[in-house]
Amino acid sequence: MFCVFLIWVKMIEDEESIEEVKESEEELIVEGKTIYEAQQPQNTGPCYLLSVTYSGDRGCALVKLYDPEAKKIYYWYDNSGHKPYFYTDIPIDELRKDSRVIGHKGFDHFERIELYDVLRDRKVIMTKIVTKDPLSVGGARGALRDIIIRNWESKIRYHHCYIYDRQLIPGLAYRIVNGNLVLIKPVLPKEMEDELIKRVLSPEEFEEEYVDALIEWASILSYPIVDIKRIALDIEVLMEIKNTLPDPEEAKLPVIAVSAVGNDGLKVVHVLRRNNISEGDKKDALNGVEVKFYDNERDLLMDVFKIIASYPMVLTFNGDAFDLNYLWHRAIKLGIPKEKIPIILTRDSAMVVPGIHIDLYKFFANRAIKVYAFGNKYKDEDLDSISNALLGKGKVKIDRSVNELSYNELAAYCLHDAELTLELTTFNNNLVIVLMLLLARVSRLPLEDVTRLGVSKWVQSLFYFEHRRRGYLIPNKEEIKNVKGEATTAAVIKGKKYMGAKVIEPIPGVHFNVIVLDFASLYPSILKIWNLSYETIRCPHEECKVKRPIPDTPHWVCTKKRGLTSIIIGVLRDLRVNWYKPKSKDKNLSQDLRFQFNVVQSAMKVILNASYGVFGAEIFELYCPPMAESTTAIGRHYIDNTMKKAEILGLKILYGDTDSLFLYNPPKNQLETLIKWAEEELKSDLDVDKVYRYVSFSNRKKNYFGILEDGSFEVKGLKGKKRDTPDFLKESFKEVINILSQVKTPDDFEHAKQQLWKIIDEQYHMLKGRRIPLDKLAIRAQLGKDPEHYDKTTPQHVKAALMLKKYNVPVKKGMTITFVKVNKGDINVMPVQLARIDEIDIDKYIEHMKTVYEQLLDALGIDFETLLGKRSLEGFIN
DNA sequence: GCGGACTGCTTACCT
DNA sequence: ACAGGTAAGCAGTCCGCG
Repeated sequence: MFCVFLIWVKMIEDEESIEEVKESEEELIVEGKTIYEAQQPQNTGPCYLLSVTYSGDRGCALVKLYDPEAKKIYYWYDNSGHKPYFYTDIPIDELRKDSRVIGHKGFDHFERIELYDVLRDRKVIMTKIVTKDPLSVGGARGALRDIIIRNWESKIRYHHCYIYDRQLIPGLAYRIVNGNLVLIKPVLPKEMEDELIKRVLSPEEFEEEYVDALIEWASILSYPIVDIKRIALDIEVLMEIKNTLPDPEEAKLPVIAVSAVGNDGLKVVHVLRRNNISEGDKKDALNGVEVKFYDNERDLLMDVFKIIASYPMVLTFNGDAFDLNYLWHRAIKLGIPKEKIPIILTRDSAMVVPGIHIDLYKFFANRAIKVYAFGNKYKDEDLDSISNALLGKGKVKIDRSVNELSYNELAAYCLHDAELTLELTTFNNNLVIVLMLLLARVSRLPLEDVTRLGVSKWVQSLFYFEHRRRGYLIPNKEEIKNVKGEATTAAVIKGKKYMGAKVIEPIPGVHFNVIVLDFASLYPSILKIWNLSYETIRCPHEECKVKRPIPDTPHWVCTKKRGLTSIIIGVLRDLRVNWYKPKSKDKNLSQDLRFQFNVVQSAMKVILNASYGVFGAEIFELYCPPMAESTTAIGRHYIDNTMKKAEILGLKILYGDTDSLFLYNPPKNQLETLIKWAEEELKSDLDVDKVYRYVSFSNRKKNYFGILEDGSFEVKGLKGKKRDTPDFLKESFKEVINILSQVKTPDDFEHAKQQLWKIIDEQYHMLKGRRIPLDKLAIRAQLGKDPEHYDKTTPQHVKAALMLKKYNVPVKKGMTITFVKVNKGDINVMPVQLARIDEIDIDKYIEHMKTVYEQLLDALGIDFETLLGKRSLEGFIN
């Protein structure tokens, strides 16, 4: 049974009768693969749309549906004759004379289509060039879009095109009724609709279009969510060279173990028998686990393939680049026929048949997911770091290569990785799966795509969907640039395209009773209130130039038509701020329900936070610098005016960054007046975000710490918590913060200062006496590129990486290098593995200490040197 | 030829 | 392959020093 998500959405079903789905036992070849499970029934109950792909076999779209009753994947093929196409503005008559078009083997026919040109606010007649297959539009040599240069919408992948034209929403439930795909419509009960409108909208927003969009989005986001039967896989391969990941394309050496762990309880490890490998001690981890031994690798792989083919969802960690890739090439090498391998490799991913494959590495490495959904809890993107941060447990540590492990050790090791992989999707009530499904709904992308693509593609997909729904022609990137032009403001940072947010100079010192005000979702609010969108900024109407100029820019915005971005992002923002977020904290609701509201609001957060940025990103198809710079210009305008108003009210501003103001002990009245003013004048929600017992600023921006009312503390931007600070400093820094968090009144500070001094002094002497172990002195820094590609300078971590390379340790982009600073002739840096304690450059570490503590001490009015000077005798002796 | 002032590159953070 | 703004450390360069 599917789990009912938010109970108030009803699923309205059609009345038609449902025939029993016939089970088929025989093996079928579908899409060039032997399949055991997938069926193409004429009628089904509610099934969730997970994916759409292109069927090469039948030359049409193929929809993959998940039946939560049978826990199976069904295939549904397009039955409407939908075909690939693109547009040109060349009239049909003219095209008919072009033999390269008419004579093209993939050409099907022309259609004359009227569309709406959003950039020029007028109708436009286009020619639709319909082809027999997607490659004839683009991709193959001599494709039609390369012949007809003046083209539109030719770069949209066909399976996405199908979703947009049919207005399909991945993640919602459909039924197959007499061979047709029918949406089970989400419908809000009337009383819910009323509450929603009352709580989310202010009266002047009651324009029909906005209300409709609000209701529609609420129905989609609160639609029931399904739990999906799934299996996590992990493989171990015999290693040729120590520390080197075997090349999957070569697949030289055998697969020695494959584990599979399902959320249906299946736990199995397939192990290949080899010479001279001992059984090993029995492992507790293997209790209740089936360990199957094989003498023949081919048999092992065939059994693994049967498992892959029998699950609707397959999970891996880095399976696109490694596990599934290796399995495929290895199987081919062993002479297994292609149709028996339920894996399809594409340029940079691996798909499975008949289900879908999710590579968790790609999902968790997505910056937006990492930062906004998981609050930067994991720093590195490997299975060990992610599971440590999210599950509280890491990988099994092994001290030898997998080649040398006993069978029991190997099986336990391999099993554990698959268990972690599965658990990353099951922890917290299937949080991750729910998140993925919600993101698929919002972006309108197949689950396989939404988990592999970045935010710019999510937003692009959602916008394309909305263009198609409204009959808008999707403009080309060049065209937007020609009509709207470039940015006009000068960035503060060299090399950036336009001016961004404003940061207010902090007032150094310790401040008690501080209140932080911030604008709720500032940029999305601005997009909504100011009607910003790529098509409405610098619109073609003369009167708008005068009527609605954008402050501090030469731009203006349309007063005649609602912008797409304004409406979509506006509705999502309003729903998050006024509905999902408050509901997620509503103590009257059950914990379960609150949790579900919370997942929705965090999925929306991911999208909303990116919604402004993509318009300033060149890679985004609707790239529009004037729109992006208008957003930040209005943001600065808001902060400036709010500061002015606050000063008039006599409030003392201590600091502010982008959308926030830190106020010193503001009287309630004035605070309320300010909030009310923002609501009336700026049409924006200014909220009390935090109340600090005290905040401590140095003279540095983006750099402070504060103790909240409940005694918990927040540390922002301080060197002491950054990744490139050595552990010995991170640890003592934490101690110091802990001491400071005990401070309740200004008088408590004297005592705290004493303790603080003791810690710093002790550490100083430990350092001078070389009594701090090497690994605590190690500095970690990530390689932004492969070490050979640093041509401008050679930073220290790169020097260390190059030294490691000489010892045949593989170093490449993305890896974290651990090194220490030494004083050894010309050499001033070494990988921690190669250094000795007596080679350490103590003075450099004293400098580190100084920066870490100065950021704190500046605020307390203490000088680091003076602090150490109290024990200056020691200093002279050393 | 050397050291200080400067710029630029790089990483990690904040909003 | 979402944005810009800030801090810090080091590499490399320029310039003045009779």
